[in-house]
Amino acid sequence: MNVYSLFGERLLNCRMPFPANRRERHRLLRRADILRAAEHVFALKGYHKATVQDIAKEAQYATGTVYLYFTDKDELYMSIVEEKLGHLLLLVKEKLARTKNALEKIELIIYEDLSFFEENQDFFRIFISEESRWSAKSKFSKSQIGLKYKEYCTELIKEAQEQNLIRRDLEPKQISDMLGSMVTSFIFDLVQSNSREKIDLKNMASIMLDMFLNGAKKK
Amino acid sequence: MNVYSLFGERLLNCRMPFPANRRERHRLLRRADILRAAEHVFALKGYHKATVQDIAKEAQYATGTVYLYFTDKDELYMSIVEEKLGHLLLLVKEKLARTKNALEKIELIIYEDLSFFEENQDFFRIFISEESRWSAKSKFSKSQIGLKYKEYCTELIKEAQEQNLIRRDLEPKQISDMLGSMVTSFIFDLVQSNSREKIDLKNMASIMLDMFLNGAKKK
DNA sequence: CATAAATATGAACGTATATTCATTATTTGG
DNA sequence: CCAAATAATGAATATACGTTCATATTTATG
Repeated sequence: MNVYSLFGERLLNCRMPFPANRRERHRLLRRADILRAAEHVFALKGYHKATVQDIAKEAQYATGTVYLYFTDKDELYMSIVEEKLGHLLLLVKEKLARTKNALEKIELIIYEDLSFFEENQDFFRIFISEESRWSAKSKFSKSQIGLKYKEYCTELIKEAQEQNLIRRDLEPKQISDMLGSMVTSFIFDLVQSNSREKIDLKNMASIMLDMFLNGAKKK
Repeated sequence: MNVYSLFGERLLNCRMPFPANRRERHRLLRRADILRAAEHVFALKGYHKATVQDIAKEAQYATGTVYLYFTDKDELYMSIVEEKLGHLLLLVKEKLARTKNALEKIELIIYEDLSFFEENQDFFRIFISEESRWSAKSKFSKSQIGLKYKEYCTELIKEAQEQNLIRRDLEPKQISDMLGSMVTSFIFDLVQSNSREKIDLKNMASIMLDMFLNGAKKK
């Protein structure tokens, strides 16, 4: 699965106004082409070592062409992050709509995160390093949608607290950050150890939920 | 507290062979001077936007002088990481020697991490962004001592598992990474929210231990 | 098919900055 | 106090890379 190739589908699903003329549709396809290439190169080399020429070559375009679709390298970079996270957020909201139970929602979100990142390992490499570029103040302080996603998770925890399911001696944001970082660290392991054996994500999600809810202590 | 200023003390405490001649001692002091300045500038601007000139100016040396003490910018950077983490590792080993109880050790390590990073916020900013430079393969793949520190923590978890105190359905490394990332995410919050109110770290450490051992579920 | 509009090209430009090195200053030891 | 050794200097160099733009190619139109 790849967000850029799904772009068309998303348009067809009317989550976004469908471009009226063919020209605009073609434009979007070529944009997606470059995004795909950029994702690959960024993941391979990291933001700074990836040159715009590398990306253009990977996408089989000339250097200058990239600048017909993106104003600069930064915007190209952020576009990847926004599109991917936007897609994840959509996915998650869809799935979570199916249940009212707060704890079940949390398990679902763990599972969705795990599978999304398993299917988007390249992107994950980018995301990790983006997450931590906060020390250098760039003009794009942080992914807008990334923030939205975090807020959404925090909201879930808050609900669970209100339903008296989750401890209340910590702020929702703190708990949600901890959960998020637990999941992230696990995915990090997944991505680093390039073991080819498929992992049972459903099972893993339930173990992580258990760890999150009941802790690491042996009972 | 600052590792570079403590450098002398460490030498006096005979944790390292003491340089015989004054020349070498002076050399180390000036090296420490540059490290201190570099830490400050890196934390302020991030690795890439910090220029060697910035660092030299901050340390009140000429640009070229930096290169008399470090072979290049990368080595300068890694030296900071290695010295700081080396110091943390020493500290932690010292403190943990005082108890045999595995769970108490874990609480201590959480507490030591929290206070170390509270006292080294500048460094923490660097460390966070360094942690994730793994996607770009640099000649220094990763901090040697950082790895050692992680191994040490993993060893603790393994012990606790063997003593039947910690669940055994996850690898020691996975659990230790999760704990590490929980602590990290909390410190991240601390550093980001520049609230000036001092936090009760002892209390925080015990809450986090509780969260780690017993989970987030309301009992 | 011809012309115009839209796209694509990639060499060239400008900038930023890591690194070097010839020169100057400081320290050392006799 | 004076060479000789050591350290510091910072302007100059080299390189890398993001971005531009004059030119070429492709596509659309009538």
